[in-house]
Amino acid sequence: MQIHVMQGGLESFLDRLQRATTLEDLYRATEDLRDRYGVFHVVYHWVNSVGERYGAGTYSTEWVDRYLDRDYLMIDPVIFGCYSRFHPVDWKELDWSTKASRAFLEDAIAHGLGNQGVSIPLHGPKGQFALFTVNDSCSDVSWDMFKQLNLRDLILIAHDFNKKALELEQAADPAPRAALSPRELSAMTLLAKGMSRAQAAQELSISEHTLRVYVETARHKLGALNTTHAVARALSAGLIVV
Amino acid sequence: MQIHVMQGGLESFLDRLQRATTLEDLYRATEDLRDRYGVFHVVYHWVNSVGERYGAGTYSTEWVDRYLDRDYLMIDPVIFGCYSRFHPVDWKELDWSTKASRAFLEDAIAHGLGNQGVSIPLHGPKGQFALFTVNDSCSDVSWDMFKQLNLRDLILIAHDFNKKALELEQAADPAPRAALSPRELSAMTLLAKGMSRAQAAQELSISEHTLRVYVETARHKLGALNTTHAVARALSAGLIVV
DNA sequence: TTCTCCCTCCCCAGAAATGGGGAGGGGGCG
DNA sequence: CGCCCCCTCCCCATTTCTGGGGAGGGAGAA
Repeated sequence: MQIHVMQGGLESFLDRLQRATTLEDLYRATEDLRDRYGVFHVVYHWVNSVGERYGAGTYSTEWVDRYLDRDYLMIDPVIFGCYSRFHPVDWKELDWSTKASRAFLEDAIAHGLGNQGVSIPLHGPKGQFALFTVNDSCSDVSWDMFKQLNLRDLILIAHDFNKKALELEQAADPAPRAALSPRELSAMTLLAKGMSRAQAAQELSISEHTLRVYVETARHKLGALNTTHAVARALSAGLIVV
Repeated sequence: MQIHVMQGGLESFLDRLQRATTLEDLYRATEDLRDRYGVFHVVYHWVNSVGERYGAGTYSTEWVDRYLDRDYLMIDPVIFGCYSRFHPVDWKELDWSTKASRAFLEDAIAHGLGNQGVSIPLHGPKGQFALFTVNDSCSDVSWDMFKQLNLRDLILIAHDFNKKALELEQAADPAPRAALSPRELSAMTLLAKGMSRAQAAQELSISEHTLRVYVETARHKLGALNTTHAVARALSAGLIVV
């Protein structure tokens, strides 16, 4: 039974990750990790704050293309299962009961993936979502031991991957929009909580006309096209909590 | 120069944290950590998926009451500064330029807080937000060394605190609502992105009447009072990304 | 075979939202 | 002192949303 632990220091790896400046650097880092741990695959996959998807990992180009062509994103239990979780998820914990998901898994293994996998979900402050995945082919006993030895380091590595990805996203972002005033935030929050404009005005002890001014000003600051859009943007930007 | 590292094993602490079943247990764990690290305060503060706020930490009841009475939540740079970040934040990195924030800090120190602090933001899958904070009183040199020695373990500890808090929340939650159908999700997504109903219908190649059915059905499934509320709930539940 | 859910489409009347416009007072910063 | 932003309030006409209701076909699972 061969047990994999990281060759070389966590420290030196994280130092180099910190110096990454491009998506290519993140890709190189996943290759480095795959080699250091001696596993089949390491993948960092993320969705930024406007829903754009990115991947940096060691899956073959053939498999990535096939995944996209067949719209496996709509089937993959790893995506949906992890999206609603916070802590690392072993692939065995996921729901593989549908025919489509089992066919998907068979197809994945036929294209170079291993039978074991663990994915670490990462949620960003503005709705970003990322998955850091390690995939290998070995027995259950080996896999359990691998996780026990390495999972904490992998959480820290995933954390730093995500930090770096958010930095890269922020570097590419346009200048942030004007902040909302407290009353504008309150107006957005009350509408997000389901109040009508009349109810929100009453709650704030102001007239509906006044509330309307706050809603309209907030909407313009957020660059939104209508009130629903404004609320959606405020939530996504982490400006309000519903 | 006294350097603090954790007394006793990280492993045994995390094992005990895993067995926590109440908020009181989380509180006890923060006391345990404060003593093990030999710092002034350890606090875990979180906002669940419906905006309810909870705290488990070693601040004095007097300070907590004062914080709430004076509505310091609206001033505290730690809250706003960390809410939009992903990685741990030293309090010195925050914006203390306003008179109110400086007065707040003086008041905090006068009520038992130390001059040094680091907060680890944690974002959950359904809009939950938590802060894991360590606070102490020492020189900058000591504090930098403390962080260098302990920050990775603190990230893992914060992670497990958050996992436990989310478990406690989920245990208290009512049964999840019915899932939205693909078309309902598409309707919600397009409205969240700012399209009018007419535009969304055109985008999906269906009539406005049909889109209306999806919007209304989704709204009922989400238990929302109007369309804006439905979109807000879908976003908060992590069902859609804008 | 039956049942359930999804997808598709239509109706009317009343209420609410939207797109513009107008206005004044107070506080804080340069 | 002047400027900017926040908070407060009002107007009209048009468009959109909402609260109910109706209907039928297809696919998949039990």
